[in-house]
Amino acid sequence: MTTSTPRSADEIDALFRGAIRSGQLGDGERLPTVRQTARDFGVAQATAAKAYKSLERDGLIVTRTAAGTRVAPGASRAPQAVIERARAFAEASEGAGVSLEDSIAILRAVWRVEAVPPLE
Amino acid sequence: MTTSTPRSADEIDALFRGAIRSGQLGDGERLPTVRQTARDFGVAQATAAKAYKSLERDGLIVTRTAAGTRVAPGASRAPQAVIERARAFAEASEGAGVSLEDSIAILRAVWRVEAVPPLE
DNA sequence: AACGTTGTGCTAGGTTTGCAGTACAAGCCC
DNA sequence: GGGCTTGTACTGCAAACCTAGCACAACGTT
Repeated sequence: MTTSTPRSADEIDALFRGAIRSGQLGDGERLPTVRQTARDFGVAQATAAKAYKSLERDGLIVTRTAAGTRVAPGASRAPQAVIERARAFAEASEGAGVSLEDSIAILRAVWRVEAVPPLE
Repeated sequence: MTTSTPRSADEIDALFRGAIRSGQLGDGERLPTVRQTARDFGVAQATAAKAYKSLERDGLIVTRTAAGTRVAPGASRAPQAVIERARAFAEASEGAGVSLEDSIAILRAVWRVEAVPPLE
């Protein structure tokens, strides 16, 4: 029980971002309204709106004023290979009893190593 | 450039947690002093101390007052299989131009799916 | 035993972030 | 065209978090 419900704008952003880039939310699919999302997660409208704003800035969603918010057409879903590796990683972690938060920390550490010299 | 320098206690916590669980910081190895860490990352001592406290609560490190802080003996490093899957995931993501933050969001999404029914 | 190192604790202050409630503007839909 | 849906904006307020600086306690080192 590591990922309860999101409480901040960043967490809501991450939630939808993950759903979109993992393909759980397909091209053109509609997201809940800002008000609905706010209600669902028990946060203020402004907080949900902020998350949507951020997603739109990154081109992941398209908002039209009275028509709601939809996943932006095209460049949303990550390549299949990436999804599969993510799934394999998740399964290995869960099988070994490694928490989600720890898995993320491990991913960050591994990422860093491949990108730049170890640590200064 | 997604993982600049940590600015909050949580981020510092995650940084060391990742280093330890990924094996970059081995058993018994010494961490920088609280003051040093604070200086390195440009945060207040209290912030660095808070991160250390959290790591100690989770049994990842052991602090002795004048002897510094060291990685707790034993149960620190995640199983090799987990590390390898993490590395594979990171490589796939970087190769596909998927950012670290997005990769984390994908991992979260995938994790959720395997644990509980899709979405309510 | 004396000194220096190191983790901890505290206070006061500032910044960020979210909440609540309301009002508004845009435009879909009948 | 008219009503209703939906995203946006703004105000005042509160809570959480970090900063800065200092003081202290514990303990290794010489």
